[in-house]
Amino acid sequence: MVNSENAKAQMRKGVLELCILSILSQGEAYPTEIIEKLKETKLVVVEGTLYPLLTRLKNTGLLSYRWEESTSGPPRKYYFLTEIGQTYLNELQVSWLELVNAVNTTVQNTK
Amino acid sequence: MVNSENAKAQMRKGVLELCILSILSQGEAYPTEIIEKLKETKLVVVEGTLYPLLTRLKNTGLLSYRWEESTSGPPRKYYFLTEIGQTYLNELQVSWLELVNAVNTTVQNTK
DNA sequence: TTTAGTACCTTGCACAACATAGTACTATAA
DNA sequence: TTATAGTACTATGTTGTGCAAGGTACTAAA
Repeated sequence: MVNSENAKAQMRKGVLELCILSILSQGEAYPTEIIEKLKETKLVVVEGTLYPLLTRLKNTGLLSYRWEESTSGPPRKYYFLTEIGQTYLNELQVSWLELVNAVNTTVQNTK
Repeated sequence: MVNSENAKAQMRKGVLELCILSILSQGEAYPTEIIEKLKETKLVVVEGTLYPLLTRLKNTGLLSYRWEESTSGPPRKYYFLTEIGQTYLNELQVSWLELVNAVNTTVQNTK
């Protein structure tokens, strides 16, 4: 059986970083909030993916976070973009547009 | 040092399958030819990536190939889309457009 | 004090891309 | 005829990412 689900998952990979940085450039957010925002645009991500990714982005200096108490559960980690993160995001956005152009050129020749 | 090269490479992953199937839907081609065509649109792929991918696509029934003698070296494997491959390509193209929309929505809210 | 809800974290696996090295065929030059 | 260069296909081991699954810890309500 040929199923494109796996290929779709593959395509999602690699743009997650871009999307998460984009979301955080609108203002700080904690992981559960980020997952919700991604869902709105049909990009489904699970915790097991997001937490390690956020840690990675923090360790490379693109993100930082602060703790904030919550009245409805454990404290939350609010992540936000660093200055380096903002610069990096701009680069990624350019790369994304270039990729879209490259792929669209290839695909459109098809028709 | 923060470098977006790795992230760019990650974004390329996942769209390769789409691009290769798209190229082959224009007519059969052998691996070296495919690499050339991808280079034209700035999607650089190396042999170590392409050959296993073509084998995978062949094994799942999306591609087929025929041997053809060459006057300038060893025989070439000319790959072409099967009927299943054509159907699958159509699905992938839809998925690609959906992904582009999702990411663009997220990115554009940034500005 | 038990249960439900929220939030964060860790481990192990699967898969794709890539670097690297190797085999094999042809044509040309020594 | 042998050696060399060019072309083409193949195999192996590593790495990075996403994800499934399971776990810890805090709060509030029953």
